[in-house]
Order: sequence, then C-alpha cells, then structure tokens
Amino acid sequence: MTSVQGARARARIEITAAIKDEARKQLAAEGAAKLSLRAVARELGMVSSALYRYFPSRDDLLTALIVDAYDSVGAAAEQALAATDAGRAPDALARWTAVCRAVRSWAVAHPHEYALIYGSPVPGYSAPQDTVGPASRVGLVLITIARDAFTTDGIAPPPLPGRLRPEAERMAADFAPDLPPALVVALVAAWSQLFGIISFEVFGQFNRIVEEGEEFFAASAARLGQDIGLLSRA
Amino acid sequence: MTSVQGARARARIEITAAIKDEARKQLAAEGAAKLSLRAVARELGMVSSALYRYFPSRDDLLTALIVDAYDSVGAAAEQALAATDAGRAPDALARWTAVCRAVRSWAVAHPHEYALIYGSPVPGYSAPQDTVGPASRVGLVLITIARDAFTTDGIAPPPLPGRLRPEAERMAADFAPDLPPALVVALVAAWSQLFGIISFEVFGQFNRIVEEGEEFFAASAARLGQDIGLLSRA
DNA sequence: GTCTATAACGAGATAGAC
DNA sequence: GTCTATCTCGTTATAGAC
Repeated sequence: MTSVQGARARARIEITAAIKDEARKQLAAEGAAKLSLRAVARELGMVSSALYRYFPSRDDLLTALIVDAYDSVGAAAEQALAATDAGRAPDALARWTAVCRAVRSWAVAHPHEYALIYGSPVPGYSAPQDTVGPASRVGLVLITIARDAFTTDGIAPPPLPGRLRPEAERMAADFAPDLPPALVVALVAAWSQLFGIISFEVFGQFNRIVEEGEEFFAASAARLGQDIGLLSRA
Repeated sequence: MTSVQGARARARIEITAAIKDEARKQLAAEGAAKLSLRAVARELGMVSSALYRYFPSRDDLLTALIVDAYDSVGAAAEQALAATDAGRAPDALARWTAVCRAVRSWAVAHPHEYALIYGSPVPGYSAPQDTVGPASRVGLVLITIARDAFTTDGIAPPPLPGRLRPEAERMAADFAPDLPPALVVALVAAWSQLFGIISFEVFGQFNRIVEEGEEFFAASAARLGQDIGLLSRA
C-alpha cells in the first residue's frame, strides 16, 4: 500500500518535472507570453487535458516556473554566501561580492528564466502570493550581509536625504527594524542597481559597449557594496 | 500635382501614425510578443494586406515602435537638460538628477513602451541597425553632463580596479576618448544602475517595498551622480 | 481515488482560392 | 480586398483504465 502510494507519488513528481522542463524549453523558444499548454502536452506525447491533473491552468504552470526560478537564483545566492563563509570568516565586502557574482552567473546561465522573473511582466498574468516568499530570498541574503556588517563592524550607512526619512522609517519597520533606516534605503537601492547591471548584460543593452561582462560586473558590485558602507579586511 | 502628392503624403503619414497608435494599444494589452498585424488591421477597419504598404513585416512595425520609444525617452532626457540649463548655469549634479528624473517620469508614464526597449527581448526579434542611434540618445546626454563636469570642474572619477583597465581603455577609445577611462566605466555602470531602479519600479519589483517611488528614485539618482564624481554648487 | 483519452466549446490565427 | 476552410489555443465535460 505504501509502495503503491510511493510509486504514484514518484510518478507524479517525475511527470510534473517533465512538464516544467518542457515548459522551460518553450519559454526559451517562444517567450512566456506564448507558453502553451497544448504545445507542452504535444511535445510530451500527452493530451492537453491530462496536464490539468498537474496544473489547474496555464497561469498555474507559469507560477510554478516563476517560483522555481526565484528559488533557483535564491539558492545560488545562499550557497554562495555559505561557501564564502566556509573558509575563515571573510570580510563583509567579500561576502557581498560573492553573492552578487553568484546571482549574475545564474542570470547569464539562465537568461530566459531570468527574463521571466526580472524582465517585463507577462501581459494578463498577475503573480499570486505564492511567489512572494521565493522572490525575496536574494534580498534576504543581502540584508543578512548588511546586518552582520552592522552588528559586528558597526558600519556607517550613507547619509539619508531628509525628504526620504518617513519612507525610510516605514521600510525599516517593515522588514529590518534592527537596522538604521538609512542603511535599509541604501540596501534597497543597491539591490535594484545590482539587477540593473545584470539586466543590461542579459538583455543585450551592453552589446558593443561592455565586452568583459564578468570583470565589469565584479567591479561594479564591489563599488555598490562599498557605497552602502561594507568594509573589506580592515 | 504637388497638392495631390502633398495630400497623398499627408494621408500616408496619418495612416502610419494611426497604425502605430493602434499597435501601441496592443502592446499594452497583449505584449510585444503577441503583436499581430492582423489584429491591428482589424481594429482600424483595414485588411491585413493593406498594412504591408506601410510596414513590410511585423518586425518592421515592431522596429518602428522601438525607434519611437527610444526617441521619445531620448527627447525627454534632452529637453530636461535644456530646461535645466535654461535658468542660470546649474551645477553638474543638478543637471544629472534632472535628466534622471525625466527618464523615470517618462518610464512611469509609458510603462509598455519602456518594457519594449528596456525589458526582456522579444523572442525571435533581433533589432536592426536603425535602432542603435535612437537607443543611445539617453546615454549621450549622460556622457555630455559628465564631460562638461570634467572639462570645467575637473571632477575626479572613482578609482578603477586594475583588472578592468584594458576594458576601460577600450570603452573610452570607443565612445569618449576625451574622458578618463575610469570615468567612462563609472558612467556606464551608473547608467545601467539608473535603469535598474526604474525597471524595478515599473516592473513591480518594488511592490510592497518602495512606496514613494519618486522620492526614492530622486535620492538614489543623486547618489549615483555623486558616485561618479559630480559636484553640487561648490 | 488517480489518471488518461475523447470530444467538444468559443475564440482567435492562418492560408489560399476567388 | 473578401471568404472560407483549416489550424491553434485554454478549458471543460465525460467516460473508462488502473
């Protein structure tokens, strides 16, 4: 009985994975807007209605791909931090740049999944609540690095313009009450700027402009880290 | 005869504009990937084959929309600079932030056209050479501001990592031989980071995180300007 | 209960004959 | 330019295999 259930569950997991793999192929070929359940089913030798046992609608399949992508890049960021920490206690700037480079490497290696989560929104699709957790994993890693640097080194955040103080205090209260509002604002800005560099590279805006993408990115990411106050070995 | 030709030419211009307007509506509703000549024709009460007199292919229509979008945001940037200079000679940082804010305002007001040029690439479409000129207008405005600040104030660019020197010299030689390579690299980085903040706002990544988008952006853009060495009134 | 297959719907795209 | 026949799509209802 358990073995039957186990076999069924295994089959279900395998088929679910096969559907997502095929959907990812189509993502690369046609884009998220044209992702088609029927085409996925056809390619898998199934009939379209059978897919509804696994994904109740096309949008749910899209959501699964989005969650997978966020989890994939989030795991890459978390692993990069863990790997950096695995040696001896590295300085804050080294942790920051290691994570940034891991995110860029993931993006370059998975451009279509990157476009799915950090590119133009898919018309007619609105992300459900399920995506919020996975979507915040990279940001949480960056917050962790800043928090550690603040509590151990007492890093000084950049100055905060007066007009932005209410917004800064709200942001800090919302998701990092233990950090100075100025640091939270700087962190959010650095976070978005980081993905600006990555998007320009992945989406081709750097064509004929930046050729050594990895070197250029590493230097820019290090500057971003310094700008929020992260220190290298004193 | 000239009047007939004039009328014909006028009609052609009007119809071309109507086609592009309708195509922009579809861009908003369905996204660039699903832009369809037939749907545009139907909405205009024309037959699809008639559209080919104005745009030889779907990709050519797409190219026209892309060129228009680049020209639109480029003109916004240029006008913002001219308007800032129209008063008394403003400082470099004021010129920079004025242009940045104009670009953001344009993006927020035209999210779908913004997505067309700065979002995920359209699958199967590759931009022809015609887009290169319009695409560089915003960048040229930023270069102008940096050049003026360098020649009049002699601003000091941020340090350049040694590994990046060959790339920096190539970049400077390519499109700003009169500027220090370190400044060119910093400028390109700031340029991409600028659009990182804008993309996060326009594409919804700031949902539930940044609420005062304009204030947040203005402060971040000012910091970007300072980071490349721009000075406010001494 | 879990799954797949058949058939159908309404909407839209596409190709070609005229 | 028009019309028509034939595709695709997402989705549902239904029936039967395991």
